[in-house]
Amino acid sequence: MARKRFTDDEREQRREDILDSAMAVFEKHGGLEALSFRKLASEMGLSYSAPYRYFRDKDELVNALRVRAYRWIEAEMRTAIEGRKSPEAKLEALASAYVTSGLQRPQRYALLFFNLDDTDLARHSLELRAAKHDALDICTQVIAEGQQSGELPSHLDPLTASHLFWIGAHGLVSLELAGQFAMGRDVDALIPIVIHTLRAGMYQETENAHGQVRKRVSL
Amino acid sequence: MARKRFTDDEREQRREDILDSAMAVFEKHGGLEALSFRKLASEMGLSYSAPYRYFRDKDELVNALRVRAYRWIEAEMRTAIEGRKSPEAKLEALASAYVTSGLQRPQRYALLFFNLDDTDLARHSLELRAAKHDALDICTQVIAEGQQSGELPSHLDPLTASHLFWIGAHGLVSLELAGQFAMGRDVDALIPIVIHTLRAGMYQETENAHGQVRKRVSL
DNA sequence: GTGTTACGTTAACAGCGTTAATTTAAAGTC
DNA sequence: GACTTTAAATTAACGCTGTTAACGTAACAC
Repeated sequence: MARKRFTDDEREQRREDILDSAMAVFEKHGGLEALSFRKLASEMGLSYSAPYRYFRDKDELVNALRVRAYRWIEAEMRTAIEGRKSPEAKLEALASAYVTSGLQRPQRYALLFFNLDDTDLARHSLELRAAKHDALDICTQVIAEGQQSGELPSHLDPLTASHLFWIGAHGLVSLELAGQFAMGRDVDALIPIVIHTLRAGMYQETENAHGQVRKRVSL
Repeated sequence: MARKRFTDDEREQRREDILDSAMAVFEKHGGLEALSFRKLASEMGLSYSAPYRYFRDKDELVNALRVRAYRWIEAEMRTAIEGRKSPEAKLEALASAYVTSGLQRPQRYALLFFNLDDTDLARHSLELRAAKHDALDICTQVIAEGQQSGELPSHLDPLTASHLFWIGAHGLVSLELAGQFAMGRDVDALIPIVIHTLRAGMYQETENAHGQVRKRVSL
């Protein structure tokens, strides 16, 4: 059949449907290899090359899934800080939300950092970069506001500090998901330790560490 | 042809040759998908199914590659602490060696944490577990010795402390390799900050962080 | 010599991503 | 209404992959 002439909304809806289905398949059977255009199409009652009308190739579809995953984690973090007052409470809520989100949705989280077969970051689309930035920017903003109000120390610029937070949170989630703590380690017990370590890092002079530390403010 | 009856050493050597070739191919063109049995075999002048006489399937070969990668990073860390006296100097050398190793050999490092398509950790062979443990154990040992001599604080058990170090080091390498800092961030500047943050975490009481912290000593 | 064993090859199957050619039904134009 | 245009969807086909089964063949054990 050939239904022809979708309205723009309908076409967008089809695209979303494909993405929904793709995310479901991907999260059910982990791994990008299990996510095939052919299986996807047949699951939606379409022919095996139908998705190519909506995504140039598999990379583009995966890229769109990554954008979704970032938007999801961004949303999780935003709701986590709702109602919190102090910057410290917000940061703790952010870290906790990030970690628990990642642990509860392993496949979706892994999508963001694992399976990065593309050696070329060129295809990291602008959309993906924006989504990534928006998620991290929540943390950067909280730190910047905390520093301006004097509630947080400011010997690290906000971007560096948020990177530090990200390193800790992602390191914890990533190692757990990779099965590195599988041998009896209680991951929940590590969360407060990491959070506290990060806080300790923010509250100490960094020049003691390695002589001198260059700072950057750019994004 | 059929040369038959390799000695055990010869057979082992063939296996090693295949692994050498596989690692070379993998590190040249990144990604596990680029590493195919067929291409591998033809590169070695063998027929396309010859590798199956030495590896049950692709997963087993990749697993062997992972073991190699762990042994490599373990060796890098061991040479890094040679000659260092104080536990602090050793820890700093360990963290630095881990990070720079990962950054200099992205594919090999990614092999350990990315591309983990196996949802089942069951196939994480005992050999892989052992290799992983041996690498991390360097750090655990250094911390344990430092605590026994009183040169390092001991409010965290050695395993937890080494996990903390690993989280920081891996978080940094992992995010950089995933291209998260690509937009102008100077990663080298982050290394001492992370190291210092980790040290700060070790030197502070953890009960302030989240009420109470459970500790574990198991491996 | 005979039989067994292990190395290696070829044939074959199913699945994949991808492209090109083709159908088919709706919309636009006169 | 008749005609062309356009886009959704399908089918055929190519080359690649992992994997298994059947087969050949040389070296060893007896």
